[in-house]
Amino acid sequence: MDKEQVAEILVSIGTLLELKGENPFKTRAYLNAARSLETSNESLGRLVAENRLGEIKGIGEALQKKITELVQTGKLAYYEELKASVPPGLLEMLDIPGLGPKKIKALHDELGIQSVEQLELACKEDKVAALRGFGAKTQANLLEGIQRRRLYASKHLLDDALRTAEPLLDNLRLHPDVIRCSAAGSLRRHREIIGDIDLLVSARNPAGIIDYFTTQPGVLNVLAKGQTKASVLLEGGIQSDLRVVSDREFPFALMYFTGSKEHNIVLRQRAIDRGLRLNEYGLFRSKEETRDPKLLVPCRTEEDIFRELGLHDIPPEMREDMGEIVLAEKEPLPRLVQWSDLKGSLHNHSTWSDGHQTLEQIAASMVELGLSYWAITDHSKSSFQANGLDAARVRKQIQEIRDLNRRLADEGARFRLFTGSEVDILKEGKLDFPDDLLAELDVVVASAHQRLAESEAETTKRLIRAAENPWVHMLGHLTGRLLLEREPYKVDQRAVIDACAETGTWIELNASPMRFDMDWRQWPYARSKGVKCVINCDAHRFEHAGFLRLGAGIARKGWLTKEDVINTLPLPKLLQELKRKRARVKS
DNA sequence: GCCGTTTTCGGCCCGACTGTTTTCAGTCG
Repeated sequence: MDKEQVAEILVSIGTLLELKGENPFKTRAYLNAARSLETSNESLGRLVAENRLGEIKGIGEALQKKITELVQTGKLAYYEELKASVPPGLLEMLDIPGLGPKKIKALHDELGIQSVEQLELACKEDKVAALRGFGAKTQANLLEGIQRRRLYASKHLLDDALRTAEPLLDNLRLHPDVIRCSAAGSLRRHREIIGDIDLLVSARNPAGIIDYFTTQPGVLNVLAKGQTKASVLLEGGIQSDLRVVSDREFPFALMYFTGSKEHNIVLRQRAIDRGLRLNEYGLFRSKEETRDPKLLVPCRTEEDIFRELGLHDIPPEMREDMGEIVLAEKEPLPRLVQWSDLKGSLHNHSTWSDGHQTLEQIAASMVELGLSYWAITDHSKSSFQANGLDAARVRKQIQEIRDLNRRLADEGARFRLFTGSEVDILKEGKLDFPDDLLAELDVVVASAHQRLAESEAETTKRLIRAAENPWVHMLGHLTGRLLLEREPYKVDQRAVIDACAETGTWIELNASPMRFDMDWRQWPYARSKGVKCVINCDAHRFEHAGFLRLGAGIARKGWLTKEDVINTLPLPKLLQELKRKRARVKS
């Protein structure tokens, strides 16, 4: 059992203890131990073998024993007993906003509630409102939370859908009868939220492919199975639909099933205007709906179809009927940013606040990934929950990063770790650090984490004031949304974009798959105002560097080119850009 | 459950907000 797995079990013990109403400090001790274990540089196997676990801060006698048992036997009796003593439905209830361990315990103790379903029923029967510490409002909020959860249940984050789809696609490609193969639908368009995974294949023997698909690993349930299409339910609750067509039909079907529906409607109308007929089977020289191959306009690729309709090629990410068709009439569309254009991320965390890796570990992995730079922008002091840094710790971190950069340079690495801060935007737009401290940092991201329920006018004013600060390079996650979890806070995004244009402030495209914030729909406007985008990982673990790829996909939906994205710049150019706003205000 | 020139008990991360209360508990970031 490796460090990550052990840490995961410690965290889950912490959660279970919370639900049992244990001493909160004991609970926290488990979470602390999980964190410090993850961040230690030493191999877990060796620490156990040499009986040195206790040297890690946060691991005492009791935890040393438990971790040793886990590593040596792969199991922990204490954990198994604990799990058995807590109904699994209680853990699920933690997902409902407004419900924490105390309230869940009260519901369980007073009303015998053990699951979300039982809670919903109790709310409807008006039993919850009568409980001490609860009330009508709480009951209504819980009910709403449960219903929203259900609404979201059939929706999935892009990241989850991609990770589920990729092995399926790989396996389909390996099948000898498969000629061409692609994801379609919202997944291919790189939408932030995915309903189901649409796959398209052209093949010689459709029936064989359908059988092969419905017996793939990860298929829980076959929902439908016919000659040319099948639907399955996959592990993780995502549904996937496969369509099998002939290779001649492939580009037409790919275009049709990629959508969006609105985009397709405009294309079909365009075909009709030209005396043609477009559907999932082909583009036909006909005024009526037909599938007659004699009338087919031969097209080998989607690009061919676009050309027949008098259009330049439109990348899937742009097919949202947001004006892309008008644009593609005149000239080739701009070359959109690609994830391989990105040279680093300017908003990330380390163990100094709530990240999971040390500065050394982060630098080493980013060098290995071949990135040119990486900013450490840990939280500022008001983000207590995230172990935010005060001024003294910031200055200490600056020193440490400078030393680390010197060592890296000595080793010949062409890489730079930037100093920085994700500084909290406080009441009325005041920042959590004074200007003189911000001025010492390479990179300053200003983000709102508090007072998120303020009025639209208040929040807008706050963000604008933050943008006006000469030392702030960019605004982080503009609306604070958590996809499928939390609505964005109310803010006039256009007004904030205007202020950023005015002050030369960049706006982040937070590439965390839970955020993708600022929303891609706003980027064409920002771009028209000359506001630059920064695609940031907001990494809390080094594997989050992979978010760059997702972020680039979302940026493409916002029509952004390489030139619009600051972190496509090589290091020397980026250094110049980091000085630009500051110089402008000083002069 | 951890930690300690406050060494074997008594602390341990703060503050805003919400909805419940009638002075505060629970949740969240």
